[in-house]
Amino acid sequence: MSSTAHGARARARIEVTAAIKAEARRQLAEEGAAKLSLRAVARELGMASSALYRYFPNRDDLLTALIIDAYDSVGEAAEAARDAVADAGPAVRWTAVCEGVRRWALGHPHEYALIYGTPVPGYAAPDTTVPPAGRGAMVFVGILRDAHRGPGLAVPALPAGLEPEAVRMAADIAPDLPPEVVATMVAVWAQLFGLIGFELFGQFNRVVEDRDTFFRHAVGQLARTVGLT
Amino acid sequence: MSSTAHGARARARIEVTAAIKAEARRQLAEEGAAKLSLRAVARELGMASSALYRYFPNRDDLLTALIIDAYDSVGEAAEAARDAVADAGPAVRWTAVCEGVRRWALGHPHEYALIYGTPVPGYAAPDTTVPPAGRGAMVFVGILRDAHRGPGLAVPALPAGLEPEAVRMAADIAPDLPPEVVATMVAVWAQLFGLIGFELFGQFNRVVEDRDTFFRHAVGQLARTVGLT
DNA sequence: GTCTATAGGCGGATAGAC
DNA sequence: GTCTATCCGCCTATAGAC
Repeated sequence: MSSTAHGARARARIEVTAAIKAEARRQLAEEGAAKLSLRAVARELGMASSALYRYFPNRDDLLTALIIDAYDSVGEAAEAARDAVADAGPAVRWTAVCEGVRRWALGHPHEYALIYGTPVPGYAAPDTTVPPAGRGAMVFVGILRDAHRGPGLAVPALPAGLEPEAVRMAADIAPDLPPEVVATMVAVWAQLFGLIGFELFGQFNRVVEDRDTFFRHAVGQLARTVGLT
Repeated sequence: MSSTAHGARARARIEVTAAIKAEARRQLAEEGAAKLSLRAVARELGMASSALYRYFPNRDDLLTALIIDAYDSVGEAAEAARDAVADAGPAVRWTAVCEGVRRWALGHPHEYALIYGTPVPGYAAPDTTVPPAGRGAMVFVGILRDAHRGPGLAVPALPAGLEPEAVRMAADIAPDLPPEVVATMVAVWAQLFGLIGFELFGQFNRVVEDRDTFFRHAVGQLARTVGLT
């Protein structure tokens, strides 16, 4: 008898939680993560601020939920971009993923800022954010793995001093890939977000006009750096 | 008679202005730019909040002053890094500038965030910030110019579609350099801040350990991309 | 230029009724 | 789970005295 009641209650809880997150995301755009306010969310949702504490004990927990969602969202975008050209070679899949991440960022600028922008002062991300944070980069790993199995990957040279660090990184991230490839991939992954961040945060204003074309060029360079042709 | 009085008054004004900016910078570190508060600055300085309005009419003007200072600061760091190896070849000078920018960022994380991180919601940077913003990149331009005069620069290939945009960018930034070089330099400049931002904003936590070495490797790749050897 | 005082508004968080 | 009421702190910005 109470099982359906519990089911309904659980469903309602999920829906309200989703509504809170959606409104909070809307407010990210207007005021930024630093000023995310439970009270303002509650006001906009027509509920008492105290009621919100039943769903998120405090502001940081709400922030954590938004961060995890954002990482999952960009990870899904990367996976979808890869799958849309699943039959193509590694280089094509790789550039498609870069374009997909950029498209996601342009479409979700405030969620991008939440995860790749300035950290929120006073907020420390808990460990639960770590796995979703790696999801996007794992798409890169998969493509490089394919390329390495085939003939499509030129293993880049590595300065001698980086060898131990590269070995350590490879052991953590992709033990089946050459350390040189893993280390270079991590650097290129970071550089990709340099390009995206500059575009999104206004550094390209009055500098780069045709950004689609410019980005395609830059991504081609990154592909060559990582050993894909 | 009033000239010395005016001089003293002007000096005092400069000193108080500097104290306000210094305290505001300190608060950037604690609360972030979005929450920068004239009132808190005044409180910490032991003056009435209303007195502060004589120096900065509102929060945005204070923010603008801090932004311009930060751009000048990183620009000076880039110039100093270049001058410290003034007798070396372009490739060495170039990597020195990259290291110098990174060192500046690690030493001034909150000023870095102010100019290269998430834009402050509700704040629109006035045109007066544009010239200082370009100062750092101009150091790159100078080095590439030297390299191009000598034999030290391999002009990178450019996809046909980027040609018009590259020509436009070169006309704005460095008309005496090949458009291919200018377009690639802008991309590499952005990528440099991808590396620095990832390190500073925590994306390398649990991923990259020996960051000095890793950065040196990545910068070497960037040098090759831009055509320096 | 600096002060006090004030207007009008925001926020996080909790207690206790229903 | 939701509400009202409340505590206590924060903010921008201005008026008017000195």
